[in-house]
Amino acid sequence: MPELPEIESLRREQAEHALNRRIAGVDLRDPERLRGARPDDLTAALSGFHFDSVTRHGKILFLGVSSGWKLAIHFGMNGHIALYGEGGAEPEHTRLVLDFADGGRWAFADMRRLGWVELTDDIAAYLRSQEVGPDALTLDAGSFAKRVGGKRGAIKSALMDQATIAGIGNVYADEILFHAGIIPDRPAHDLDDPALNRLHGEMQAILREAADRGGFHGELPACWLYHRRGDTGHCPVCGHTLNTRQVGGRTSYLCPACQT
DNA sequence: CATCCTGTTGAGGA
DNA sequence: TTCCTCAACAGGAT
Repeated sequence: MPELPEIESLRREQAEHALNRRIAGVDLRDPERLRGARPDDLTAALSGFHFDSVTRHGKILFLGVSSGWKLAIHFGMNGHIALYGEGGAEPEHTRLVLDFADGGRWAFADMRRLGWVELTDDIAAYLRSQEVGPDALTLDAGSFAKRVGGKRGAIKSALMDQATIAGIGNVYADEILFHAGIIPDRPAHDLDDPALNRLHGEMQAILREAADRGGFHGELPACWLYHRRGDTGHCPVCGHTLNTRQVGGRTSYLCPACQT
């Protein structure tokens, strides 16, 4: 569940269903998923308290705890959170379980073990220390052009660099560039101001619409490139045969007719 | 059996 | 300083 829209959907779900429920038990099944703290520290920060806020920055979710700590969660490639009742089905590859006093359960599952949880008491300082850039959904057009437009490398690599802008991964980078009509391996500094402006507008429109539709697990618009990934299909807009190529080591899908 | 993959990190090099 | 590639991390799908 990895990119910004999926995490934003998760944030909304957690805001609705995970807040103000007393945490009675903490079961860290995989201690290696906890960074920068001991398992006992995690229990002390959570047990007997409740989540009182939930925010997101880029691909990181922050669950505010009534103890004052924030639980930062990164989902890696496949991580997700499940909420289920007592005796309900626990997801496969569960790495951390919280038992609520009301009998419900909260589980962080992460098949490939590329995600992690971490405690911080200052989100802004945490983001600085991790070198996470501004969130893609709230970054203004001028700052976007300044940060992205100066890069020498491929525009797709700049969009995916979390220190430059936070939240975009391989799939949405392709989607954004497709709708903006830009080839993914164009050098970022080749883009003029109108192109950067268009790219910024498409970036926010696509991320926002995807988040509103529930991300990968929802129903993304039929005209999106997303549905054509994984096969040698045709462009959903013009019908031209799609291309794939490696950009920054990642497989990229594009329409050679729509994107230049 | 081989290859691919929604992400990040560190090493090594241009 | 900046940016690139590669390998590694794990496990499941194709």
